Amino acid sequence: MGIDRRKLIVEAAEKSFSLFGYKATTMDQVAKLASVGKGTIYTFFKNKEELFAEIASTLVHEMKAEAEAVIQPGLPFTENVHRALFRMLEFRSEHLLMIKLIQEEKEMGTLAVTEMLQHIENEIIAYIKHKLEGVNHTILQTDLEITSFLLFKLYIALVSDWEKNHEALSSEKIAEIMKVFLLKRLSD
Amino acid sequence: MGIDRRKLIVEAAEKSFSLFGYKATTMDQVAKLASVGKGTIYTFFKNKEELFAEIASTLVHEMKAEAEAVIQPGLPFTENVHRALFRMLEFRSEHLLMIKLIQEEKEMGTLAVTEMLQHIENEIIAYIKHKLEGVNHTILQTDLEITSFLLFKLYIALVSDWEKNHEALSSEKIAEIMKVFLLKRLSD
DNA sequence: AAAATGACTATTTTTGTTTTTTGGTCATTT
DNA sequence: AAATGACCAAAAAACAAAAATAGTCATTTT
Repeated sequence: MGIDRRKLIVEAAEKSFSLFGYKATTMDQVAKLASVGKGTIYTFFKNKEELFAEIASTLVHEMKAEAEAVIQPGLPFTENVHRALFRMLEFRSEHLLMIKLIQEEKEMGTLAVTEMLQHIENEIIAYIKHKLEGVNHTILQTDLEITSFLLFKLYIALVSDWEKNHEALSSEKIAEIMKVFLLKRLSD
Repeated sequence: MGIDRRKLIVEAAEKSFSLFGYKATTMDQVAKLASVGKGTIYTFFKNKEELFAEIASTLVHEMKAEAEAVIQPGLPFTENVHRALFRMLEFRSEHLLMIKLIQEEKEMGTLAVTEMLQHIENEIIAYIKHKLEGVNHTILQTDLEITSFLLFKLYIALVSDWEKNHEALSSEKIAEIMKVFLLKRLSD
């Protein structure tokens, strides 16, 4: 078999989105970077947005994998929840594409980017919910949804928002705060 | 004594900022609305931003007054914290000026508005902190800061953010969630 | 004399127009 | 059958001209 053009395209796009953002990435550029004719891109993806969707989907998978990798069966449940969440937010602030997208959303408000970030957020919350599901059967479905949502918001607040006006909190401190919150939420 | 021109100006500005936002309010317009020469405005306020600051300051005072008004000495502490916070966020979503500023910040990203909203947020957090201070002496200063900050973020998440994708939560539900959080934070 | 004013100005913002860029197509080539 | 890049309509950027605006200050009013 010849070269995997689809893969070349996805890799080129990932690189370009990470480096220049969504708006500033042109299809011509992706084609050139992938050493592929522009038309070829459209044999694999309906349009720019679908190409973007594919890459974001990979990103979410990676993020979940990172979270899973950090969970250790021996540790207490709340500790694992913290480790997974913290790892995901770490990932969020390390991953070049994530950084670029968050910046583009803030500075230019590109619609496709806003929607994508919202989608990623929903995916993360759904993942948290899924993880919590198996553990405590007495909790109501609504409460599970709220709890997942709040956990995420709590973490964003502690990891990202707090930094804007204060010195960053240590992972341990965050774990401590979150343990109190989570324990109480899941045990009544 | 003659007419209080300063008051006329402040009232006109408040009305115009509420109706059209910061950017779209012109000094000529404020002067006309206040039936005052434009130069007169500058005898009371250094520039447009200071006029804005005065009005925002009044807003914060009103907001605190609303919070105070809803606190009842007989009720349990956590109940009062909830009532005060909930009232402030209600105020936030009822008060015309607040609504307009939040909208302007989102849609146009006017710098002066962003800064002002940040300032208001800080004031609210400081107020919460002040209220918590008297109650529990064993709590650390840092934790007090974090707790106030989190309380605010928690409320914004429950009252504003949640609504974007779900049906709004009742005041009672929010009170319940928050009680768990607050009780635990303040009692160890 | 003190307070108030609005014509004036330098700067910013908006508007209208032209040029360039870009996403997507499709007839041709590999 | 798969890949391509010249091509096109539509969007965005660049530019210029016109309009609007924050702030000043010489003149007028009290």
